[in-house]
Amino acid sequence: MAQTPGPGRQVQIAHIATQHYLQNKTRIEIANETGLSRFKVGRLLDEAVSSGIVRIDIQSPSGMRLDLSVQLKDRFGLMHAVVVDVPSDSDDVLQARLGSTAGDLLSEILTDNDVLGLTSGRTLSAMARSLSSLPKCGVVQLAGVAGPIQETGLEIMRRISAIAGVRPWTIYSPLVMSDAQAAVGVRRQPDTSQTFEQFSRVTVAVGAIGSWQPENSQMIKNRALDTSDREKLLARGVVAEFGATLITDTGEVIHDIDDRCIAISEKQWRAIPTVIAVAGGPTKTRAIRAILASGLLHGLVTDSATAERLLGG
Amino acid sequence: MAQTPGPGRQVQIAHIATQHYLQNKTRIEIANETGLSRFKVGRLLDEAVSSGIVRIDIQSPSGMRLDLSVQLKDRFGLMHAVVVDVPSDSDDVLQARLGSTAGDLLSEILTDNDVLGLTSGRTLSAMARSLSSLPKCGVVQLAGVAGPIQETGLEIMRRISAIAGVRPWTIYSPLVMSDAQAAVGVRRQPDTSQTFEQFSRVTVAVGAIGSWQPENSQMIKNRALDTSDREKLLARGVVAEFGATLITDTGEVIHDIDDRCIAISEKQWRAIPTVIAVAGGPTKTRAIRAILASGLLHGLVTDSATAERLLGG
DNA sequence: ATGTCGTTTGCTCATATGAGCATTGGGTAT
DNA sequence: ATACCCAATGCTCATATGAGCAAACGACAT
Repeated sequence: MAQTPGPGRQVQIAHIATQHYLQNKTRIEIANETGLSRFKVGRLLDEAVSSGIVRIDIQSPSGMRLDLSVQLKDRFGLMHAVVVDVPSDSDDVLQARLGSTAGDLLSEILTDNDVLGLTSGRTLSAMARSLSSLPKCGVVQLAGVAGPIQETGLEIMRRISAIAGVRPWTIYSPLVMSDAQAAVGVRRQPDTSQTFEQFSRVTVAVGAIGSWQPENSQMIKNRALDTSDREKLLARGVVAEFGATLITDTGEVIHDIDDRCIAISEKQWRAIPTVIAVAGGPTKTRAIRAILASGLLHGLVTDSATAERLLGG
Repeated sequence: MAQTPGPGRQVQIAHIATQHYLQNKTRIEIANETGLSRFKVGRLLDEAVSSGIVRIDIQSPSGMRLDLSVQLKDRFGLMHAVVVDVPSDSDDVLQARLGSTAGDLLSEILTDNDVLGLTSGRTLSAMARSLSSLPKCGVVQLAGVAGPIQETGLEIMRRISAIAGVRPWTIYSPLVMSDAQAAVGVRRQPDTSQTFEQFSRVTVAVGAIGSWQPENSQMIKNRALDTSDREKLLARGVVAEFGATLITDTGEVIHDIDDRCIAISEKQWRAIPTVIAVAGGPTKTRAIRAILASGLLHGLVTDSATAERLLGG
């Protein structure tokens, strides 16, 4: 960094910099007005930057960490990466911010011709609550219900389809069944099977991420999974779930209980052009990293602390 | 101001803006790297500014208020205007900051071929104390001594000439004599008269400003001015002194006691190519305004609160 | 479908700008 | 004085950029 120029020169630089940067005059105009040569004006403007008189700051007006977003995008080859700065430690605040940001992203990229796929999860509920308008696109539920009743995917589907003004394709069933037989039965239901047929039409999907290690997921707490199931899956290295797709630290997908799940399959996930995950917080970091490694995602909405952990490790 | 774009677009804009503003890539380079057209890149950069994602801040790294400096310069037709931001209310801090800034300005504009003229005053003492180097220019005292001994122009002259490495032209005499006769006598002294002969060679002068209303000046407190003198001059509208030049609100120069003063005359002041005043604080505002109105000054160093008062009224 | 409107995109061409070089000028050592 | 050096200045010419326009597109109503 160049050393500070004298005060008189600082004033001159400030004057020229104001004319140029704040009033969009060209160097040539400024040169004519001040009697300097355009070269001198150009050199003073260079000095304005190098001496720190002109500071150029790039940051979102709405609390986004654009620098981290860009890094995340580059590092993990994502199409969409959005990092929000959440000052509070409160989990509720985090969910709300992530949800509303994901909602903004969704309103931005969705068009009339898209078909939107959704899973359930607290963050997605927050997203549904914050959305206020959407194009008239199709809305498809991608997985059964895993959590307590008030946070079900059904509530999310209800709200989002209402906003879009269309009838949603829903799945009235739990995410995991206790045995494969029961799952087959559910999949045979007309409503469910019609929804399953929509999966291939989905163009944009938004999903929550569940963590298995530490356990922060509706799925792993589900009664249909007994202790032995859980232990076997954990032994296989499962650390994250996305819909009902189970993933290890290396990004490998574990298919052991696919036949008991009522949800979009890995293959179908991969056929969707734009898959976006929304998740944040310390307990989810490992799971997010795993799902990024799997290559399932094209987009991620997370918080700045988590983004830093993802980039740092 | 345009409304905030969606988060995905914000990230894209941030990326492009970073490349352009922080890494100095051309729009064309960015276009090639991102696959966008150069026009699109240009439009996104426009949006970066209009949406507030890129903020361009013009301010001095060293606590100067460049915006006010520029305004002052324009409003009063000055060549040099320097406004420092002084957070403290302490008069000592104010003097120190003004002095050191004036010193910086002086080091900046003085060359070997200049001849520097100085008056006395607290602020100029502070300037002398803060100066650390000067070119080998001539140094001339422009007025007799008005204040208490430790703040005399003599101390200032001693220090500044030592820094410049030259012999100064000094005036060992009070600023005001009690009668014209005495003044004639002083002016006849060889030392004094030699110094007076230098006045016409002075190219850069720095002077303090004294306020007569409210009374904040060494001159008005001088014992050589009795109550009746003071009252007469105040009745004539004197509000400020610069050296021994007395000035009214309208900028008119009052010559009533010129014959009793040992100092550079108005005419000689006006012959100096660069005359700079250093003064600040609420009590000096009116005086500064008066001297600006007189057209004696080419430069002013002051504090931000005073600058705002000067510009505001 | 068809036409219309408003928006987005890329084009042309005149203009602004940067890189690198030659010139100047002032200070310094011989 | 003379030669030398370094910094500051302004030049030429190739390149980057902006203004304004025209084509393409998409949403919507008819």
